[in-house]
Amino acid sequence: MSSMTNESEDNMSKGHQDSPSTEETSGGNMGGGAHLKKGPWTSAEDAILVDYVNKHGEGNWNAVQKHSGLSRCGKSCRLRWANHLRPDLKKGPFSPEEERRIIELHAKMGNKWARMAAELPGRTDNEIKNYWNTRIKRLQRAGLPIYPPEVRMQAQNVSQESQIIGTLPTGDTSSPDILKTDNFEIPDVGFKNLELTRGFLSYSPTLLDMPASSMVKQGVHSSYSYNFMFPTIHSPKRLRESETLFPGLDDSVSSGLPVFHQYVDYACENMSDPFLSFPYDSDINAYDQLPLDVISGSHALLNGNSSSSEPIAGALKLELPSLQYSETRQDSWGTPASPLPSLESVDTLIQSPPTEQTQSECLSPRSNGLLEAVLYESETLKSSKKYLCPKTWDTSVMPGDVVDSPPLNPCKTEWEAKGDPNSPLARSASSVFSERTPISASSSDEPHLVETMLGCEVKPDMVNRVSTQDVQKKKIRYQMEFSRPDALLDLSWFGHGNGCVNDQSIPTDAIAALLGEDISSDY
DNA sequence: AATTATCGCAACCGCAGGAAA
DNA sequence: TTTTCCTGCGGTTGCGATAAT
Repeated sequence: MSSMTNESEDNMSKGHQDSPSTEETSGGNMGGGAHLKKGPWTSAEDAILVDYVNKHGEGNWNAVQKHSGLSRCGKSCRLRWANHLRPDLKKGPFSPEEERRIIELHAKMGNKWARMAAELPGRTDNEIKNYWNTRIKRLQRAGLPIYPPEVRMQAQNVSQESQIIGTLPTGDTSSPDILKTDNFEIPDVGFKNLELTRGFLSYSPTLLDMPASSMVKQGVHSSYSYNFMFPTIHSPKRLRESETLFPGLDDSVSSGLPVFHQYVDYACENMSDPFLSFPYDSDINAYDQLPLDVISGSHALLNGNSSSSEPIAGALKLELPSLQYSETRQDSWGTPASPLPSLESVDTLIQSPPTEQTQSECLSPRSNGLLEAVLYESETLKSSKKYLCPKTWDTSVMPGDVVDSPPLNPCKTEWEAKGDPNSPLARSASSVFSERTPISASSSDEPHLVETMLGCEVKPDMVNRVSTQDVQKKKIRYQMEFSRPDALLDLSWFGHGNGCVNDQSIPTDAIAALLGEDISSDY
């Protein structure tokens, strides 16, 4: 929006601390103790800097202050020049092509803004970074995966292949990084995998494993595990919006994912099921389970903040940037433990919007192009300022309906629709941690849960608990998360067709009660 | 119309790597 | 070889603008 771009001219007066008096610079390398101005640049300062650069060329930024009289540190001068004054800068919003390129590059490089900028003439790393972070925020808020489902699917396929091949290395759960960090960084693996292929697949495993061991280990010690979870704080409003279940599922989608098959089918077949919403959430888990997801989603997210920087699988940093995404539930992915359909689900359902992943995945019908998908997404977001009502979809879109929308449409809608003010972002790791701490305590339940989940018996339990109080809900959620086995399990949980769900017979009412809302009404 | 929440951008901060002394 | 300085990078913060309530 508005920007301070030109602000330099007028904004001196604006807030920022532009008071010259302001301190000296930061720590940097500024050498002298002169008072260095901070805050927005004025047009006069810009002129001085431009003049200086024209005469002396770029570089030697610390000399600028000395020779030009500018009360700005070298760092600041360099930034100003690089981000705003360089003659070759391309101003204005990113074009669709640029956006596409950014997504593509991010998939390849992760948060390597400078490198990405090098690939985009006229664009700065800061611009790209801001663009990306903004995008991620939106998605996070919406509870959507950063990368479109399609993308994940593809990635999934790739990873699966690798698994089959036996290339998957064992994840190193105890990776130092992981363990030591509170933050969960989502690696950029997703795309990487896609492009890089198997070599990187290893990456997924790692992530997967994390949950199991890392989470548990860290459980009490750190908030790390929490990061995996979806933040899930969703306003009621969101809930509604998100209720969409599997709007336009398309079989094609499933084709890519063997693992998901059941799930997909289920979704398609049962869209009408009131209970869908529940499963829906669970998807998330399933979703998470996908390596890509983990990767992709995380990537972005974390990237978002997360910095995932290494394109390659190898680098899996787990940092939890401010943008922690729950998407990452990588744990689910490799972990044998978590079947949980959604544990979060419960909670999620209650508090949060439907899950992103699930939806998206399911939604993404025929998409095939990774980039296309991504792009699509980005565009969607753009246009989405007006959130569409998911409701539309929720109710109206049923498996059979799906339809004629462009491949990604469904996703798109959801994508946008899910904006949630209460998103994960808002949650701090610590808070989450505290919230979940109890889990560890209940860890004992994990085994049990896992089994149950698999056996489809979980549901009842869940239901009961759910119907109880929030505390219990949380508890369940925690348990579930920790216990969740893997995606497959989740799928099974849903059961094919009439599967477990029915068997479990989780009362729709109960769910509705849980959600406290519209589920029933929607259906 | 006023207030609050959210968005997007520019700038700052700290760290790391490389070069020079 | 070690120390210091400079540059660049990525993450974070702060602020104005805008949208929503």
